[in-house]
Amino acid sequence: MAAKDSRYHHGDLRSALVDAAIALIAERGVRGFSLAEASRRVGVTTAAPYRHFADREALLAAVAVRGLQTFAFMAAAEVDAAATPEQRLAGMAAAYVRFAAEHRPLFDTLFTAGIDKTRYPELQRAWEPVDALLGEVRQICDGDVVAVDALTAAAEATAHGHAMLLVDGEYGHGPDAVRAAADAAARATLALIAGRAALSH
Amino acid sequence: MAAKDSRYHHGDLRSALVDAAIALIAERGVRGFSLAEASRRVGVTTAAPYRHFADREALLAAVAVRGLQTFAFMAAAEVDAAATPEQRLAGMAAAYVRFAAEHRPLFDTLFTAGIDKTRYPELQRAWEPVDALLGEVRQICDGDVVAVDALTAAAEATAHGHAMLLVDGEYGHGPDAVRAAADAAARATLALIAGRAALSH
DNA sequence: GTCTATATCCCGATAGAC
DNA sequence: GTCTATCGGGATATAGAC
Repeated sequence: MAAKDSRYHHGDLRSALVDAAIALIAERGVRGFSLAEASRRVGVTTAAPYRHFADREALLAAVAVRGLQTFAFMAAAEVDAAATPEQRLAGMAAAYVRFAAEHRPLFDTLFTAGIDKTRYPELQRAWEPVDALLGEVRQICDGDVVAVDALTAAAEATAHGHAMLLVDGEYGHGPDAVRAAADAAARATLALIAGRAALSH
Repeated sequence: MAAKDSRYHHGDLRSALVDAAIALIAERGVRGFSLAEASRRVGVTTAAPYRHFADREALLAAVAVRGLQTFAFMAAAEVDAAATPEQRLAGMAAAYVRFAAEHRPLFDTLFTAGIDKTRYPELQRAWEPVDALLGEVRQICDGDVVAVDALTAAAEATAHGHAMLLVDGEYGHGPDAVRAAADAAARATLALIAGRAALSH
């Protein structure tokens, strides 16, 4: 095992740049991110990234892909641990909120970086595992196709909204706030399921 | 009545800059906005804005205030037109979605511009009319204080989430998509109310 | 695959005149 | 309250050497 170093050594500039971008976004926000600064942190010149990314937005898209992978991993853990379809969907909502809190630069990049998704097929593909997990919803509304779409959208919307309220500070700060927001999102999801008759027709 | 002109004439540079900022954000997004370009569009030098705004962020904060005023107006119309507390809350959700669609630069500024709210008391005050309208929730959960907070948060989250899905393109584009998303938000709100027993404890 | 060097452009912000 | 002038800074992106 070679010794690790804060600088990159060779052969993986691409992922070193992604790491640096995430750290930079964590410190200065999406707007404070630049290819130039990320290059400096990794220890290469500002020209080097262009061998790996077409432009600044392409690096942000790579960060977004990592974000989706991270969320899919967290959500899958919740889904595996739950006993019923209802609890699995509620668990995904809770995971979504925790993801936003624990990986805020990724969350911000996904939703406030203004990436033009149509330019990045890999980014669209990165949603697939998430969509697969959302397939849970089918088992709740068995048969009713309209209901599936309505519940899926409502659950997504509710999870995202709670995440936003959390990072906005509406639940306060610290681990307790994260737990409270995650619980609230899970319960809201269960409330949607309980009241789902109002969603269709 | 003096003739109108696309340039500002004197005495209202502040609001002329706010208008220009909104147009600019509509065209280039929040990241593409700059004080310099807004100044050019209004026909003044780049030094002029500093008589009216401390810095770039202060102008964005003024845009955000206008956004909240606009939303409060739209929501109040829905609340006035509805017959029951449940319908009023659902109407606010629908208004929220329409606000996002019809005033996207304002919506973006409010939620993706990264304004540090603590710096702008006027921005905090601009939430008060919105919060007042949300007081509707109290009439739905009469007495139960915990339920009030839970339902308020869930309703806010759900409305915001649907607005996000809409501007994200998940409902498609055009007036039909806006209607579909607004209806979905209203129905999800009614579903939350129907299933609200799951929100507390 | 990375560096050197550079072209090109834009921005925020301030000092001081009018 | 606005303008002139300017400082100081930083960005993206490319060409060509190694």
